[in-house]
Amino acid sequence: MGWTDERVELLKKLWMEGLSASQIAAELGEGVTRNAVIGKVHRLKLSARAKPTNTTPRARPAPRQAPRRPAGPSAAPAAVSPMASAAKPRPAMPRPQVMGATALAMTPDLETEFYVAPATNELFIPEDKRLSLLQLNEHTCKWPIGDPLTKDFYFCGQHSLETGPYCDFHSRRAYHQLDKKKR
DNA sequence: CCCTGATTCGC
DNA sequence: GCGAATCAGG
Repeated sequence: MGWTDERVELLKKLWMEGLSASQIAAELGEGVTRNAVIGKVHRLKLSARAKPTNTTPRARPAPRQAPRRPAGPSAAPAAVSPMASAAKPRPAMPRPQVMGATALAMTPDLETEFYVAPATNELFIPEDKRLSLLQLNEHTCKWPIGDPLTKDFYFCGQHSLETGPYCDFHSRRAYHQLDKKKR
């Protein structure tokens, strides 16, 4: 579907409302990705959004080079999952900036639900599942637990992911810690 | 990992 | 003009 005047207007509106590109894309309907939205936004030259004190001198463009994209064989997506599991967690609403006296009561906010935290800070591994260093292999989670200097030291030992040395649980944890540090 | 916008470039 | 792929950052 192309960009009709209506769709463009809606895009502009939502963008200025402060909605994220992906949210706008979802709003516009199927066939519209967040990339499409962003691309259009740029073409319309409204990337500025609502910036009060613009102190962003456009960060370094960076010498982008040879992204190289394989000539698309035009693979048909076919399977479009509109809203498979309706459940679309949206922890933090972008908080539409209230400008002047534009729209007012247009925030349904029916998504006021409770978020049950995992509360599981650490996995409990049954003794018969615990592994010593020598028992590790390619498919065991190598997340260390306990004090290496003590007897109660062992490895998680859960089935590890193909993508890493840890199980699902510990893999996520490891990533979060490293990524945030930004090296 | 999730997510955000920014940019490039084949189409 | 379009938007997927990619980059850069949170």
